[in-house]
Amino acid sequence: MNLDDVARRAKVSTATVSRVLNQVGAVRSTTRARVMRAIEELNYYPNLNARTLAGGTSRTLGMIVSNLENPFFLDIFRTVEADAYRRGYEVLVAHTDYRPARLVSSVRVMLGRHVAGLALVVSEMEPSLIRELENSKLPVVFYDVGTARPNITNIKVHYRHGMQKIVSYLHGLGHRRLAFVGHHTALGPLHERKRAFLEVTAEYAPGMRVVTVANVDGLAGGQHAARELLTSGFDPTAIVCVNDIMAVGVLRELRAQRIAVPRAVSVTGFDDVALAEFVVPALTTARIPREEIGHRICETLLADHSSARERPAPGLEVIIETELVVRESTAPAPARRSTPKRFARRKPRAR
Amino acid sequence: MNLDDVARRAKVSTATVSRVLNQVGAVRSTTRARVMRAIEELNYYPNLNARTLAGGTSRTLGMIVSNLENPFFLDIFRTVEADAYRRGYEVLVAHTDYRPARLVSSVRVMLGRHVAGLALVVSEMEPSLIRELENSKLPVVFYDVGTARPNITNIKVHYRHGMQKIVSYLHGLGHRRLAFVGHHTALGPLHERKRAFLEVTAEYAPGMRVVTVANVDGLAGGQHAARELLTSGFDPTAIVCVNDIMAVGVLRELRAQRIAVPRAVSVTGFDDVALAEFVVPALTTARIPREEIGHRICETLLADHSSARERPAPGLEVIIETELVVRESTAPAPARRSTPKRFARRKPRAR
DNA sequence: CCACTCTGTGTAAGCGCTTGCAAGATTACG
DNA sequence: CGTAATCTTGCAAGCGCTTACACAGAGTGG
Repeated sequence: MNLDDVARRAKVSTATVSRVLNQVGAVRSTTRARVMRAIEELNYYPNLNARTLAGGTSRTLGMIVSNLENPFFLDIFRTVEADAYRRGYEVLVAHTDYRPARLVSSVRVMLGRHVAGLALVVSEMEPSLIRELENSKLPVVFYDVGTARPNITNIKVHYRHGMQKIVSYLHGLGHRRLAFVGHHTALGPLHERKRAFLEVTAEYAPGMRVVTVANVDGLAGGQHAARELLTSGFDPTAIVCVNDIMAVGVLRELRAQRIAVPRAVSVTGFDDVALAEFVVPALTTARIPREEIGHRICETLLADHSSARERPAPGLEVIIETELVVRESTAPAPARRSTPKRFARRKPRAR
Repeated sequence: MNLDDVARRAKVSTATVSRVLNQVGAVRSTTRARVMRAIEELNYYPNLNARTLAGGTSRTLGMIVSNLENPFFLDIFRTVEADAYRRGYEVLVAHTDYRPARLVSSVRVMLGRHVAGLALVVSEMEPSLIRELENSKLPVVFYDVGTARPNITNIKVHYRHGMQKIVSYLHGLGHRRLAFVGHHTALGPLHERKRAFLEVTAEYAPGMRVVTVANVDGLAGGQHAARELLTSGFDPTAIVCVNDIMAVGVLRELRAQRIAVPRAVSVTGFDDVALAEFVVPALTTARIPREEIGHRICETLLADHSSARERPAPGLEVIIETELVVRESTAPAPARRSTPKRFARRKPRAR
């Protein structure tokens, strides 16, 4: 079942059927009706591969994500998908599991499918890829990584401002001894957050004492970091975490050790994933507006597709601001205790 | 940049390049090496649309989901994606937002892209679609909806057993007054769960008193249902929820009203989404093994792709069993109180 | 040493669709 | 009513790839 069948049934040429399907060119209304009826009767739908091959473009956006498990990326994907759908586009996702090799092969697949635009929402990156994408002339959006280029737009979060919001909020609550729980990476957004934290505490809140714990990722990493902190003797009044997941891990360990949050120690996250709201105590965090990011991605990728041709699109850079969301995991710093070596502990309650 | 360019550079014909790329037919090893080098040097990658058009099949699986926001569906998708990737397939997702119209159009898109197999993990369904898919001869898997057909495999969860596990567990704890919080739908898996609950309580635990609250979906629905229960005068000792999300809503309302869970009332969910573990108190629930479902989907879709041709695959039906996961939201039923009209309340603690 | 079977490679016909070009049909206008 | 301008439609050439078929050269056995 193909265009030919439809054309034969409607007694026109395939060219005419194509024009009806794509609503281009001029077709007499009676002819159009005849064609539409034939399509209807035959229950015809077009072969999209053939269409893309012949036409050169597909109404498809590509999106590559490090990890769909991460609700953060998922939220972005959902927004992009919804926006794209509204404009008649579908979106092809691939996830890389943080492996550069998969990134490269995914990009190849996307290019091989001739997507109309490509969003890379990943934390790993290969420099050679950027060159390849630049040469492809395809509209590309990077989130949080890479550099702007003629056809590449860059979306960045203002981590500095975000950390500033968190730190100045904690400072206002009287906290003077902060711990930072982060990663070991010397690159990427996670490292940027750490640097932002250190800069902010140094410049805006010079009276603060600061310690950082570097760790593996995820919830377990947070737990581990908390344990490490508890035995370090630093005794912070607040623990600033590089993201929400780590913060939940910290919360968990603190709970296991019967250390009251936020009475004895405050905890903050970063991102504001859904979990942040449900965990107990609900997490104070800096919200990155995922929806806005998704909208911007779709907007950028689809922007010129109608009036195409000469948009030079000067290496655009989009800056996204975060929003401090105060919940239950933060409170005024406890008064200085006689034994600064120990966290205040709730008395172990019977179970 | 296409096959021709590679062929010219390697001084062979396009046919030979194609054979090297697809590892079919016989190619002399020296020729192969020359072709590979040309591919390398030109940084060539194939046009997948052309390949699919010419070859008839694509190494792509399609998956249509009602709502990727639902972590349950997402888990299935992730497993399918991972399995598919391991076998050299990519997967195209679409989500329908529970709208039948989007389902139909998504199926069209998948067929139009000539996917090698299609998984429908949706709760809405159009009877006409089943016929269409049946005619397409494409390997199809339905999850939790639809009927088995020659080319259509059906994966079903044994809700009856699941509910039986929950009810008999609660019965063993001494609970005799159960409330069920569910939906209004008269169809689909959610309705099946409700029916299973009613049948189980009637047959296996005849001494129980039962009330059902039908509601809208989601967390808010659960909260609303709990409020309704609190004013109904039924005073259950345990609340069985149709899924985890609703259960979390119930938990939330109970907490707001300072009703102790599980001391005064036990709560159970269904599904075991990630949230169930993090909520306080952690939710007792019947776990549907998402990974297993994902594996089965991939396995089914890719099964015959090598030895294809004559698999009649008699309308297969796959039954998945649930597993009771006991956490903190359930406990022995409280002793009968003098004023059965009221839930036991914790005394409001100071904040 | 010849008929025959493999093995390796090229030729060319599509796969289903879009689109530039040109011809035929229709309309406008003097 | 004739001619030019405009609207409709069809023809046919691809898009980049796969694959049946043909065929040349290399083994093989008798």
